[in-house]
Amino acid sequence: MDRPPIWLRPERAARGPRPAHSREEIAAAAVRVADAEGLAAVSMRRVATELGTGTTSLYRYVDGKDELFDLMVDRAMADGRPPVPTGDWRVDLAAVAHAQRAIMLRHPWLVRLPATRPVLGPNMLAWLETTYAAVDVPGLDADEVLAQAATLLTFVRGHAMEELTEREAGSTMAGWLTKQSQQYAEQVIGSGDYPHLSRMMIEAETPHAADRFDRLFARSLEHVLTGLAAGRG
Amino acid sequence: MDRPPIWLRPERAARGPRPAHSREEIAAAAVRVADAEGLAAVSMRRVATELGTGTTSLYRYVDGKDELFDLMVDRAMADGRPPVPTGDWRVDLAAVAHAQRAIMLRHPWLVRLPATRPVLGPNMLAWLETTYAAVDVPGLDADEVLAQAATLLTFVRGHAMEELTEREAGSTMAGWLTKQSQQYAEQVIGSGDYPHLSRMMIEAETPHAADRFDRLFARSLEHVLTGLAAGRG
DNA sequence: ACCGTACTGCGAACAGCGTGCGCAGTAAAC
DNA sequence: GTTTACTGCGCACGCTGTTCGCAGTACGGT
Repeated sequence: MDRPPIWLRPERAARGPRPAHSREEIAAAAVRVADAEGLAAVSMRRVATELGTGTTSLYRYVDGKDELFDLMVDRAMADGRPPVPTGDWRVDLAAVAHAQRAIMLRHPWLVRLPATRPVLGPNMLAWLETTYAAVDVPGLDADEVLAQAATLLTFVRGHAMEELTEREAGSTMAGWLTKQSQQYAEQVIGSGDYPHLSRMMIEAETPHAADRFDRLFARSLEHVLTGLAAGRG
Repeated sequence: MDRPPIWLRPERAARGPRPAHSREEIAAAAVRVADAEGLAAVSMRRVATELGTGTTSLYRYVDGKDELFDLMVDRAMADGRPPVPTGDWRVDLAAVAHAQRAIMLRHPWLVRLPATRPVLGPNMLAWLETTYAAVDVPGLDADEVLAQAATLLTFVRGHAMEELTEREAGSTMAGWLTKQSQQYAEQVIGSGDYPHLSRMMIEAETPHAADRFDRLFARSLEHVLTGLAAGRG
């Protein structure tokens, strides 16, 4: 029957009894489960139980599990507020990047979500607006603005993804290899086919500071911002 | 019982009957299904059926579905060969980026995979080696090499992700909003709270060339590479 | 040549999943 | 007060990943 997106449907219908729960409440419950037990623990049954309601009652609020995910994403985006603009695009974009990263680190499931479609809830819109505002200057065509914003947000998301993967695996991409199996690592190094990879693996065994990811992110972010600067007037 | 990673386990055991299938065969079957019908269609039963074998026989080859995914990823990475180095890091990195993007566009499910852990099959290793080789120069410390390689690969993956999302949704992130519901778009624009977003939405309605994504990627990639150049000697 | 052993293939079964359907109850509109 | 459009939700269906145990098979050691 092709319902309109959830952001357009009124929360309370014109007729009938008042719904027992709000979207806020539902999103909060789902986020709580995901934060505590991971994305896999977020099932319709589980969220319904969390709300003290019947399983299929959830479908009165949400068109399916995908829409539940939409609610979760938008809810998570309200976890930090977009930074207030300073007028310096570089400072503003860096602030957006750091704030976005913080949100994703606080909600690791965010970055694992299928993301088969854009989520356009009010909180997400606020982030987009702030990002576009930081990038946008007179004389820059819309395509370039979209490209620059996408480059930044895409980088943040990708970096958070890799960071979380490494955190959960307990080591660097290369270090993981070593840890996973000394034998495999030796085989890779010993084969002589991967000289540069071998160098990374060996140096990755060195213990790293606790703030390693923070510094790595800051450094890479500078690279990206420098790159974006080249595309501006 | 904590088995070693699949890349270390011999394909053929020392004792017992010869396995009826190879990993290649299994990976190929799974990839075929994913390419044709999407990631959701890839179930243990489906892949087993595709191979003409019993469902649970698959577990003789693979520790669980995650490992099946690992096989799929590594198999997809063999779909294009890493470019041969020219000695010019910028050219080489651009080649890696374009080749990786091509692979991801050919196998859209790649970028939707959970990616809860690094995949370190032989083909993936070859890509990593090539990427590190392009970035690596004497005098650059390993952390910087890892950072630059991660920045590039992360960007490519993120861009492909967004591109695929937009392709499937049939429009730009902003355009999607408009298409999804004229009413919502008008509400957003009319609210006056999102001036820059509104500008993007309006200009996104303009029809774009078929190669829009290609040009967008090329442009953004230049930005990133320029940024990386700043971190080198 | 033969036995023990370690494997392979796989049917049955289980718990859990997303979700469509239909019915009883309720609040607002007329 | 009647009609109407909603809400809550138990039931049921088909599907999922995965465990278990059993029959059959090929190799290693003797």
